[in-house]
Amino acid sequence: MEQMARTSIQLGAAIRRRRRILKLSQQEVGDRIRLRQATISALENGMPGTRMRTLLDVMTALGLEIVVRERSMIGKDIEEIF
Amino acid sequence: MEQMARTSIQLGAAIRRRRRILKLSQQEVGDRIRLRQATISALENGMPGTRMRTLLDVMTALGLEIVVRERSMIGKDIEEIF
DNA sequence: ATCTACTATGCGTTATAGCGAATAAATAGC
DNA sequence: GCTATTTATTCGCTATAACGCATAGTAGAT
Repeated sequence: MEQMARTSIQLGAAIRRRRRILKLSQQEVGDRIRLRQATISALENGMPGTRMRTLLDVMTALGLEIVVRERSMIGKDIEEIF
Repeated sequence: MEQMARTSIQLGAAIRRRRRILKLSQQEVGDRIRLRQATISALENGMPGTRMRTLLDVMTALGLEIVVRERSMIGKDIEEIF
């Protein structure tokens, strides 16, 4: 499943969804990469000041990666327009 | 063109490529979003402490967006393995 | 070689993420 | 309901991004 994200809120939501799919707690994710549960919480809630390192470390822990693409796409689905 | 990025270095490189395509200077990008040229420089050079807000603001200024996806893919090209 | 434009780096300051530790609040199971 | 787990939030502290400002490279063009 691919998740578009233009804001830190959307980014956090995508991460939370993935974590839930993997049935991990914020604490468990944090333990793996030496970040506090509170830090994972902040990231998932879209704190925009979160550092890139934190974002990328969590994504790695969750088996996620980023794709950078141009914004032009109108999505595969007509739904996305509305 | 889609650019996979798992590290801040790759993220910075993708941004720099895009900026060059648009023929903008770091200064011009910075002016649009009230960030210093030095800050754009740091981002493009992959400073991992760069804040998410900075990353996303620059991406917006460059007409880019992020897609979050699972890491499983073995790429469309056999090349990517090596 | 010089001029121009751009990018990288330095310094002192300010703002804030992440820290440990704890606790409060919310959610899930029974 | 109650209990256990999970998540959100607070405090004081430390580390560091981003700031303004400046300057030192670096690359290109003539």
